[in-house]
Amino acid sequence: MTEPSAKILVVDDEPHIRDLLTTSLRFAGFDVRAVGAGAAAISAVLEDEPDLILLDVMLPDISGFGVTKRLRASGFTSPILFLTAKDDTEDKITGLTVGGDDYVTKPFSLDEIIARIKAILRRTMAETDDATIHVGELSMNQDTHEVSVAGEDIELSPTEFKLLRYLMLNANRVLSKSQILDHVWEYDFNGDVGIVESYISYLRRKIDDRVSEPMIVTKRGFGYMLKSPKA
Amino acid sequence: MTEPSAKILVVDDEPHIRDLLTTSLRFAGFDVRAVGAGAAAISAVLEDEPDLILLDVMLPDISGFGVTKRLRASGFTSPILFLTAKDDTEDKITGLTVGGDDYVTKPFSLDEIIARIKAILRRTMAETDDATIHVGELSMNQDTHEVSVAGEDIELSPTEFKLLRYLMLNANRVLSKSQILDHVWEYDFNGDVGIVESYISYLRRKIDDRVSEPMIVTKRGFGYMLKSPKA
DNA sequence: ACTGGCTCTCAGGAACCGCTCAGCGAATCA
DNA sequence: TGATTCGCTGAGCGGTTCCTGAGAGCCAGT
Repeated sequence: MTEPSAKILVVDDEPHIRDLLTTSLRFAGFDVRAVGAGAAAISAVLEDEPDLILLDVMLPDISGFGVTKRLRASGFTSPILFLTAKDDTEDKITGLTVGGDDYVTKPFSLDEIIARIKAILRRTMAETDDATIHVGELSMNQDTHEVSVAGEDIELSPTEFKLLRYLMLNANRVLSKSQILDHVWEYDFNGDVGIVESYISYLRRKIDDRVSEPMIVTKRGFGYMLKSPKA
Repeated sequence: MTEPSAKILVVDDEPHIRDLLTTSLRFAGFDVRAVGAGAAAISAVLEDEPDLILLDVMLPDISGFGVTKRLRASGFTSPILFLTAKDDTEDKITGLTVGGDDYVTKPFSLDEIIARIKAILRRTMAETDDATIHVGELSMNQDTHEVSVAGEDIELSPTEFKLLRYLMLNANRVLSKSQILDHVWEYDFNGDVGIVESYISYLRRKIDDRVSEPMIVTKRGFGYMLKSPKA
């Protein structure tokens, strides 16, 4: 795990989103503090000096830009991960991602947020820790997005990639379909869990066909599990 | 990295630009101090003895030229990188670049500033560190701006050069289009990310056609990556 | 003024992807 | 064993993303 106890400040005015983020990040092992407005964010930063800020640009009082300016002006250097609406014109976003910063568009998937946070922290806090995850004969490099099975590279679509990453990070643990849906798909997706079945099917075609014993196993009535042979 | 902890003094009166520069340079590994006026710059230099000054010529109190004169008169010899408006007359600018000095016109691209700073420091602080970057069969000399693919020299336009440099410095890492836009294009560019696609297309024509396996790969839904064969 | 190179925009088309659905098969239960 | 539920996967539609050629506007050099 990358910096298991990095301090993160979550800034979003929608209580629902804020809770979603707070809970997920705490579960992922981060030390999380959350506030709902720009002014509160500024004082929280000065008090707490977080390692990263997850900052919504649409805030009721001061905008995310304003918050950033003030913080940077007062010498705060930790990276910021911005949350922006998808229909915000690109040019508003341009100029934001200075240094280690990055942004994610709403609606996002929780897994995506966590992956991005880890990617930033990996670079910021000069961690030797590699960007590659291994599970059995599977390996996935999160920087290059290269995935290989038994030494052979395979091509994955974006959704396939995100799903597999979630499975790998939770290998040897049964995950329900709705759990998968909640983590991998955007939080406002309101379709059927059947789509998880479809994507599991796609992954099986690309992975299990190249390996002696199937790695993706179905736990009927519960969900799926990515099994690393003989842990 | 060139001189990971060279001391740089940023002098600009616009807080936004100052923050942009400070953050980017800190992230690039420099030891940065920033001030907003000419008088403050002079006292900061006397206190701190920076290895390089990034100096806006348009300042509210003393002009960049005035600052330079006084500093040089008092025996300060570190190089100065001037920031000038594009419409400043040529003769003003030509007088600037004496000694190790150089200038960049506003609006600039962040990547460009960092490259220039590194180029100056490379000369000033007798660095053994070479100005040539290699990625697979690609090589780029940052001093001469010569680029070759598989031993054959190729001609690149300024923008193509900057884009390729950014890709090479971040080889084997997926870069999103907006990330590329933020680093390679000028900070006030507010066009579409489509232009990145266009320039990627130009580079492909010049690079991938001369090499056995394509080096610029599209990661659909994420961005682009320059891949060095057999990492 | 003319020319050529460069940046940037735009639009057509192609490839790809996400998602749904339906039919079939497998597991489960009475 | 038969009925029912659950899971798998092929087919396909509609939308998105990406690529590239064409060209307008701009600037520099001649």
